[in-house]
Amino acid sequence: MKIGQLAKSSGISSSTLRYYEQQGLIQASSRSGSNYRQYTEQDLSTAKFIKRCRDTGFSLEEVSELLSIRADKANYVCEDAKQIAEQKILDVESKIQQMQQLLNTLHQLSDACCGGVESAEFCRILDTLEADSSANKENNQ
Amino acid sequence: MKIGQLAKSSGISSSTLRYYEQQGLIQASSRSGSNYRQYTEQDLSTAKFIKRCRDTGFSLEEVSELLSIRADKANYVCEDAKQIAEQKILDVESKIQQMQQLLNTLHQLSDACCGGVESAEFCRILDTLEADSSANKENNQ
DNA sequence: CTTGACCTTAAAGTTAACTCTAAGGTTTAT
DNA sequence: ATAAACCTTAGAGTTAACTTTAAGGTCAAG
Repeated sequence: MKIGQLAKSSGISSSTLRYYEQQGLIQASSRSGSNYRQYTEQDLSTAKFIKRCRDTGFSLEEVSELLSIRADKANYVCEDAKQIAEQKILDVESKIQQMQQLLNTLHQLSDACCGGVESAEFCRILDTLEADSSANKENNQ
Repeated sequence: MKIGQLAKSSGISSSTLRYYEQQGLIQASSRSGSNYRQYTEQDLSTAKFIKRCRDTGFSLEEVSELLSIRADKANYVCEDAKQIAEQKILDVESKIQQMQQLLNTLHQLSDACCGGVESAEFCRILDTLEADSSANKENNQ
């Protein structure tokens, strides 16, 4: 099949597929006489695998690693694959924690304000964002 | 004070302060004879306000809005400020939900795999990422 | 035989929020 | 008087993962 068909079947756009090729994630099995990329059903499986990985939150770099393992299972062990997943879990957990922290701060901010049509002259949100007060939780990285 | 001093006092680097100026967030009150930016204590307050906003998760665009309100409180109401905070809360909550969803998927993935030094031949992670199976939660946007 | 839908490449644009570089001017301390 | 530590600008580079553009080649239908 040609790239447009692969795009439709895999849910990855043609230009993204070309980009992935450039990034070394997937190659066309061959080229037609007119230099069109030609893909096989196997390529479609690979494309779908990539799509799944992306939907699962893996970066292109991680997808690359997973593809390497997938392409040569005999020379890898479960540990290799699981390690990638676990690292990702740690990443996501850490991001969630950060965002939870942020959410707390935001709630404090919002809750402090009446939200009415009173002049913002004494708005607690603005006051809280002024640096003189305390309660700075250091959301830096 | 000069930009380096403001940078130290506010926790925003000099180049970032210049960038913020370019983005319309903060201006030097004046320029010295040698064209150096000169900042006042008021400017420092503004810089700290911006820092607080950023640490609280607001985008530069949102910070701009907050600065507008802050600069002209009489012509804004609490509602205006609170709206920004509440919108941000919704954004963050939505992102957290997405990440939680992702985390679930990742846990399923990880839990399915023994993680041992067995060949990856039958690794459940790879199997799960193959597109033929079900359980696709559509983590697309 | 031409229109429209496809395909090709290389390169630039997008987003956000910076950071860095180059090439130079100023200030301060010794 | 000279070196270090500051300051200036404009513009380019960074990151990730694409998307868009330009300029062109191919193919099937009517």
